[in-house]
Parts: sequence; C-alpha cells; structure tokens
Amino acid sequence: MMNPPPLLVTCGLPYTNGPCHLGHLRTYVPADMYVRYMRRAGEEVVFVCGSDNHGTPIVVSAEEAGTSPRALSEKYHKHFDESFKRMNVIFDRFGMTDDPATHHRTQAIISELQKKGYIYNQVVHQAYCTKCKRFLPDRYVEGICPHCGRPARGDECDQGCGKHLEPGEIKDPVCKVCGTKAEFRDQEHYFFRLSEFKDFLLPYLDQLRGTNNAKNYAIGWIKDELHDWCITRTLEWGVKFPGRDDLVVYVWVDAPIGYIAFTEEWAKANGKDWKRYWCGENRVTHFIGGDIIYHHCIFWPALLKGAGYGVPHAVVASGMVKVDDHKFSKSRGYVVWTNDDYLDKGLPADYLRYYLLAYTSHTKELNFSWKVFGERINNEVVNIFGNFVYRTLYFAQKEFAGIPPGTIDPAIIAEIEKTLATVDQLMRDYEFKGAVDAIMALAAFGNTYIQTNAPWKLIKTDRAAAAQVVKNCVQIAKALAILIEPVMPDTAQRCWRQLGYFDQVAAHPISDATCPVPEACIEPPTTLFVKMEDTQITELDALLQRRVAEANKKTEKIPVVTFEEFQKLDIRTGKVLSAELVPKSNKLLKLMVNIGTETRQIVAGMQQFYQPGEMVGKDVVVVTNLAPAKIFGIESNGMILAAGDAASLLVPVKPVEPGTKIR
RNA sequence: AGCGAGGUAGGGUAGUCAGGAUAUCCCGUCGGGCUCAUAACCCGAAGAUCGAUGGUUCAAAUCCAUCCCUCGCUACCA
Repeated sequence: MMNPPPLLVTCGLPYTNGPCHLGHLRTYVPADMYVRYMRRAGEEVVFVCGSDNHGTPIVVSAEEAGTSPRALSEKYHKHFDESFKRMNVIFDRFGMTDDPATHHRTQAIISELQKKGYIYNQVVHQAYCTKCKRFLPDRYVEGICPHCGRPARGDECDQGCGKHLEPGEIKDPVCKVCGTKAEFRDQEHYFFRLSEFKDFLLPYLDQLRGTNNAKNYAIGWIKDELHDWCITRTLEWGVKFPGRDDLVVYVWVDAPIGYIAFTEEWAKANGKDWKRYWCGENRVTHFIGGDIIYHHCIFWPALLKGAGYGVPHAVVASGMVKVDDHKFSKSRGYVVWTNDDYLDKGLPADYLRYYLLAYTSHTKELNFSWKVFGERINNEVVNIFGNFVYRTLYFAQKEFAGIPPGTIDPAIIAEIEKTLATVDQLMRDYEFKGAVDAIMALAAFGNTYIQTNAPWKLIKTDRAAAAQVVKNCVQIAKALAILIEPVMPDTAQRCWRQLGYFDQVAAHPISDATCPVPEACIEPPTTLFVKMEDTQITELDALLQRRVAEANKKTEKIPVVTFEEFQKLDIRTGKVLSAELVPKSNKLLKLMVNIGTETRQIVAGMQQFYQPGEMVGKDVVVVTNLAPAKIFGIESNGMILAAGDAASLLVPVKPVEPGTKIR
C-alpha cells in the first residue's frame, strides 16, 4: 500500500474586525491538539491558517475607525497571530487573505472556472446609495417588507414575517450607513453554477470524514434545491474579479482559497510542493465553527471540484460556546476575550486549553462559567493530575534522591498501552474530550496505584519493594507528560524537565510513553500547577457580570419618535367577541375583536398566558392600522397591546365604548 | 413551519452510530481509610421509571414509530 498523502490541517479564518474570544478558541485549540498529537503519532502534518480580510463589514469598520481596510486588517491580523501564539496554538503559516498569494490563487481559480463554463453573468437590481456613491450589499440596506409592511433588512424581513427578500424587492430602501434614501440601479454580477454540482455533492458528502454534524447539516441542505451562487460584489476592497475593475469576488470565495494560498506561502518558504496537498488525493482537514458548515461542505468542495483541485478529506465542526448558559453575544456582554479577560490576568494558557478540550464532545455546546472553570481546573488538573506527579516525584527524590533502578512492572506497561490505544482511536475519531478523559483516567489510575501500594509504608520494611512501586509511578508520570503535551504543552514540558529530561517532550513520539525511565538523579520537584483561588474566580466572574449589566443598559436605549410619527398609529379600544386556539400553534390565539366601526380578526401570541375563555368579553387596546399579516395561514388585522414577556394585557380602567381612540 | 442538535441521580456530563449482565466521570451529600502529597489522595454508601408512549428482540438509554420540551440554523449574512 502507498503511503497516505500528508495531512493538511486548517482552521476557519478569523475575521479582522474584532478581537479574539472564546468562540474562536473553541475551534483553534482542538485543531492544535489534533495537530500536535498526529505529529507525535508519526504523521506528516502541515497546519495553516490566516486572517480573513475582505468583505463589507471590514470596509465599514475601517471607515468608522478612520483608517483603511488594509490597516485595520493588519492590526487585527497581528492581534490574532499573537493571541494564538500565547495560547500555544502554533501554525506553520498564518497568512492574510489580502496578501498577493490569495489574490493570485483566487483569480487563477475563477479564470479556470470561467474557462470550464461554470460562471455566467446576469444583471440584477441592487440598492445604490447616492451619497456614499456605492452599491449596498443587502445587509446594509434597510426598508419596508413588501409582504408585511414592517421594517426589514435588505435580504430578509427580520422583524416581521421572516420572508427572504430577493434583491430589488424591498420597498423604500435606505442606506444603513448614512441614512440616505437609496435607489435601485442595474448592475451586472457573476454567478457560479452551484446547481450543477448537486450530483457531485451528495456522494461526496456521504464519504466525507470529520464530524457528523457537518455532514448531516450539509446533506440536509443539498436535498433542497441548490441555487446558483452570486460570487461578486460591488466593492473596492477585495480580490478583483478577472477583467472587471469595478467588481470584487465575494469574500466567501477568496476566504477558503486562502487555505491554498497559505499552503503555497509555507511551501515556498520551506522548499516544499503545495500541489502535494491540494491536487488529487489529499487529506485536507478543515476545523471550523458550526456556523460555517454550509460554506465548507457545499460551496467550497464545489469550487474546488469545478476548478479541478482535490476536494477536502474531512470537515471537523465545533459546537457553539455559551457563557453562563447564555448564547455567546458580544453585544449582550456574554463574551470572554482571550487577552483582556484571560491571558492578561496572568492565567495560564494550559488551563483554558484543558477546559475547552475536556468540557464536552467537540460537536456539542460548551458552556463557560468562571465557577465551573475554577472547579474543574482545581479538581481535575491540579488535584488528580498535578498531585499525582508531584507526590510521586517528591517521594522518589526524598527517599531515593531520584528515580530508582529496576524494571517496570508489565501490568503498568499494559495499563499505559491501554491508554495509548484508547487515546489514539479517540483522536482519530475527533473525540478530543474522550482522549483527555482517557489521559486523566491514567492519572487517576496512578493515584489509586500509589495509594493501594503505599510505598511510604513499604519503605519501612522492604526498601526494594518501595523502590519498585516508585519506579512504576514515575513511569506513569512519564507517560502522562508525553500524553498531556497536545493538551497542555507548557505543563508537559515542565513535567518532563522534572523527570530529569533536558530535551523537548514534543520531540518524542507518543510511543515513548512505554519506554522505561532510566535510573536518574532528579532535583526536588515543585508543584506543577497553581490552584485557582476562590477570590480570583469571584473577581473574574464579577467582571463578566458587570459587562452584562452594562450591555443591558445599552440595549435599552430606544430611538426617539416625533409626534407626527406617533400620530400615524391608530390605537383604539376593542371588545373581544370570541377567542380560539390556532391549531398546531402553541402561542397563538385567533380573536374576533369589535373595534366600534367593525369587527376585526386578530392573531395574538398569548396562548400560554390566557385561556380563550378568559379573553372573551375583555376590553383590550388595539393598534388598528397595522399592516395585515398572515400568521400560520390566518390573516391578522391589528395588534393587541400587552406588556412584557408574560403579555400582561392593557385594559381601560374606566368603561369605554369599543372603538374609543387612544391618545 | 422546515432542517439540525439535545432531553441520562441535586447540578454538570459520558455511553446511543456497531443493543446485552452492577449506566460513566466530575462536583455536591453521608460514612470510612491514609497521612508520601497543593486540606490532597484512596475506599465505600445514598441518589436516575436514561423526556413520554407504543413497537422490534431472549435482551433497549442504545434500533423503529409517534408525541412532548429545549436550543440552534434557514444561504448573495464573513
């Protein structure tokens, strides 16, 4: 059998318009662990990543900051590069998608796709801001939904009926940046014939390696119809579309192409051939966040296939990160910044790496809380792992001035081998938590072993037997140092040094875990870890709580409306004539309400708070000139006012006739 | 609504793909041991109708069906 192709591991590219946070690390730390492990399991691995610099948000952020997109990108590029290094996430190449390699490779791929007929052009309506003098990507247009009449974004009626809006559909478009009324202009765009790749993608995804969340999600999409994909934008910033100075390619085209370009950059600097990684059979493994599965499992393989490159071998998608059991959200304050909140507080990278890897399976949601962080670090890392190594070496040094001579008990070697086999299988299945657990189980085994064999007792009667127990324990400690390196590289190295070795633990293959430790003198050991103090945890947590509280205040800020705007609303009292549950809905009630001049049918989301029976006969407050909407297929002509999440109804205190105007 | 992921002792979490005998681990509670060690470690106990119902099977947390609950996603948005 031929040697398998080398492994190329990539991480989803961080976008250069904000700093590094836990959400990033949830993908990068496991990828780094995987790379470290696979290298030491004897694989040839290249690990590349880079920053993603293009797209409208960066242009807008740069304008707001009074700088250029390139300068902004460079600032955050440097930030990510440093943050990853501080976390011991070490790439062979960390590039930028705005560097020449990505521009060049993107244009080469687009040209190739054009040559093969996979790209066509088409004129589309697009919102244009006359003040900013540019076309507005859909996210930067606001207007009125043509379906329900409520405010909507350019691409979707996000506050109203939730319908997807095609370019040109939105009414009264306004530039979100400057507030000027936008107009529609015709603009030629280029489309990728994604729809032609359906027959390729289904069998491809079926055999795709990686985590099944990625695979399932993508297969689900494919079963629906695949639309062709608009791959150009009217922007200055980005990779120029070949032959068109006024268009750049969509950022989601050049971002993954960065993976190839960064490999090229690495290969050039190291005298290697990048084609070995990207052309033909390969083992390209993408580590990504769960939010970008679509791009990596559908667009990207189709692009590569169409342009004649090899397609990815595996996609490993991480689950989402929660903070204090809340959805990760920068605007709501549920965020942990890698530098400000963690590393700059003097906390070790190893602790966070451990937490991220050991909390749960890679594809499940990971909750971060300082309290749990402190508990797990102290109980598992410090007490079980750290204490075993320390008590072993302390006793060895005290009683034997180091590691005693002798051979290792075969049962101990067998135990280590069992751990090695388990870890290896789990790592190849991308089950990082399982692998960490197996390593910790070996540490727990060590504690049980030393406890049951009590060399501190034995030594009083049988010094040789005590030496044997110690020797076995040291062997376990050695195995632990070797195994824990992909998880906690700094700790592993410290542990390695304490075992009397002067070289790098990372230079040793995993299989060295069963190589007997020789007799040696060692220095008195120091504790491997410092415990997390309760006061420290409380302080860190308080900082987070303060940020959440401040964010809450900010979100409460609401825009001022003029009296004229207020007067547009026609609010009247009404009497509920009948109420019934809307079938298949668990929130909606269908109400008939007398508003004086007429009886209206109104659908209201208050089923969980009011029985239909108790609604009948109630005087309620109704917005009568709200645009009609269809909810669950039932027409609703107005809105009943209620306060708060529990929908406390607003009712007139003194009796009034139905239809009385509210001012 | 559609799609996806989850629902396992007081909290958290593994096991579910490849069905089997006392359902894992961490914390917490209770009892004991040890004292080499960072008040750490070891042993034991209590505590789970494995979301519900029905089915397949000698055997179901695990497979199938239906339902309930929670969360996420729904593409020209990076």
